[in-house]
Amino acid sequence: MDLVDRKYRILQAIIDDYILTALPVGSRTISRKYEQKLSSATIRNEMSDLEELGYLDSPHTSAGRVPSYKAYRLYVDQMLRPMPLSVEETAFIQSCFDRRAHQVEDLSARIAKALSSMTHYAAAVVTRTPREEQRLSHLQLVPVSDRRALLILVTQSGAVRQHTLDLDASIAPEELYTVSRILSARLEGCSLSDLPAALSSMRATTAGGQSVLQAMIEQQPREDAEAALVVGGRSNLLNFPEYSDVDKARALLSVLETREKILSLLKQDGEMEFSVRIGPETGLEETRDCSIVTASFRLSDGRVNTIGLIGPTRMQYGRALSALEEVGRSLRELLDGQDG
Amino acid sequence: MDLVDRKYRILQAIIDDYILTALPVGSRTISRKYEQKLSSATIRNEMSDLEELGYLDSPHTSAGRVPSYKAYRLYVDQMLRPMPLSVEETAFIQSCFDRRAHQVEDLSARIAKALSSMTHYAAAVVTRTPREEQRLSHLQLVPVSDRRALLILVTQSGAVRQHTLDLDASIAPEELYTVSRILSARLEGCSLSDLPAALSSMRATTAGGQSVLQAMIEQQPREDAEAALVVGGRSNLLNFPEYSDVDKARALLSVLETREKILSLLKQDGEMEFSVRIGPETGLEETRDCSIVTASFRLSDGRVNTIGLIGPTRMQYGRALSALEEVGRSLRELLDGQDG
DNA sequence: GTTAGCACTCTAAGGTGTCGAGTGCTAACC
DNA sequence: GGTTAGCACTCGACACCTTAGAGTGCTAAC
Repeated sequence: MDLVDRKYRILQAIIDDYILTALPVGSRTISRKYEQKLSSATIRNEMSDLEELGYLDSPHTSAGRVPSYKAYRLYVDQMLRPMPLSVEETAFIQSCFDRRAHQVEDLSARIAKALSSMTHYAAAVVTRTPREEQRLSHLQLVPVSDRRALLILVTQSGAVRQHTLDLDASIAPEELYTVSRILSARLEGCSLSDLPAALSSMRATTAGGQSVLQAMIEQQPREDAEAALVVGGRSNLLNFPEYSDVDKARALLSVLETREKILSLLKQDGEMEFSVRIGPETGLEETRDCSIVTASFRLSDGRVNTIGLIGPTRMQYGRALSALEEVGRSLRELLDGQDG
Repeated sequence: MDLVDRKYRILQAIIDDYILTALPVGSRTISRKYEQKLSSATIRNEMSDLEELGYLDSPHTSAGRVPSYKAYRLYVDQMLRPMPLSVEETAFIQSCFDRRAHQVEDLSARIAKALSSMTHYAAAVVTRTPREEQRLSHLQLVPVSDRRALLILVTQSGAVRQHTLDLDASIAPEELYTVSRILSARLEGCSLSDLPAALSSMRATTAGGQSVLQAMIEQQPREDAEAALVVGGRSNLLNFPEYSDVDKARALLSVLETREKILSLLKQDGEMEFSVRIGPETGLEETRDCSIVTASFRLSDGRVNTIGLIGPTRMQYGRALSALEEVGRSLRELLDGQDG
């Protein structure tokens, strides 16, 4: 249908323009900039229809119109045109994977910084490794006090996890080392998710040893606590006119300072690599006028990197997705190339 | 001198009032609220003097007056009255040291959160352990690829450090384990600062072993990279009228997202436990209208915790210092009580 | 179906007037 | 001589009005 096609084009033009300017879009603007064959009056009729269909909102009588959440959804699902990065932008992203910078700063922090400074949104990087993907290479118990020990787990991919154990019985340092050695030898190659089961089937000969076993089974840290989180570019968000209202800005920034909230925002539902969540879809009241574009990359060492860009619903979705894609590409290159 | 004393009192009243209200203070306000025996005209004369002496600025002719940086300095050095916390506040701080919360979130993060939510300033916590304070308990090399290894250092106090080593020569996993065991036995009890010297005096029998020694000597991470940093309550700052200007807010928040800048802000000069830096004294252009109150606590395990509160120069210095003191007290209690 | 024209609405921006808070100065007071 | 009352003056905040501009919806003509 030709008419439907035209409505689409007009809606797309409105969204494009609004994303660019943040100003309500009027019929005249569309007629001049996007659909020169049609008069503003015609556009007005179409816009009126689109408003009735729920794609547009008007802030008040004589302002232009603003895309609704439903419009953004349609835009992302059907109207998104690929937005390849420029050569400079690609190079900029790749430069943060340069191995020479490796020592100074964490890779995740560099990714967050690069993405946020390129897109002007806030960027968050979460690194999780599912326990079943982590095989134990070595284990070590370090005495802290007579009823506390530090448990250090080193996985075969080189990740280190540590947490303290509170013990029921006291245990001498020498004995702790012995237990440590035995456990290390017996559990090598065991995945962290199988650890409790493996431990349950073991019996210790001393009270101290038994209390270590017990503590290791019972005192596992929460999975969430194991996720590494880095956020960058929060202050970028203050550039957007939607946050020139200090209260709104504070509400959003406060979310972006709360670890649990950020983790919940970046939670991926299915197995999708990319996801775009718009406004209410973000799941938090405070972010109902934000959008979040996330990408999850499963790396060869089992690690899952979830990278999110957070900005106003009026987001340059195409650019954001392209930037994430490029980061994913570089990430895989770096990590799959490194251990051959 | 009585006159001088009166000038002091008036200046103090002005600063107190300005800290409370953020509004330029007029002579009438002082006469009514603080010095009821004196008329506003007298106060005006004194204020005029104080302005000439550089303690006050007037934003424009008919506004009240505002304390200058010099005034705050005097205020902090000589006029500060102790500001004990309320029972609730003390309890609130202590509650974040509760061991039950221990697993969910890092202690530093909890301190930062508690301090910032109590004072409404931004709080930063830096944890450093001087290398000379850290004695090696155990060392482990984990193969990553044939020319890369992960070095894990566990200190006697239970801290874990890790970084990757790039090796000149390739080395087989079995050999790496052997080297690892030998080094671990030989270096036990050695302080991390003595490590390079100790390593230099050693000789390996294989090329692989030698390259490990070499890499361990040469590829030490920077001290700054070893500092743990947590920041909380950034969004609090948006509540202050001095940051209702979005540009100012952005500039400050951007500083508070840059690790190196925060570390430089919290750098303590001498051996002082507490320090107050006002405006230009903070050392950064971006924070010339901020103040930073820091406290450094040296814990029994050698760790140094530096805790900073960042807010407008119009800061409640007394309260900030009391809060830091209380945190220090709780901190020492927790850590010195824990390993007896 | 498309368009021109028109009346209407609403915001943003600029201008004006008033109020209140504050200052500096002077002259009088104790 | 320090203190105070009084007065003229300044400046920002606020309310109010006006105007210009952009946008809409409706109607009638093409």
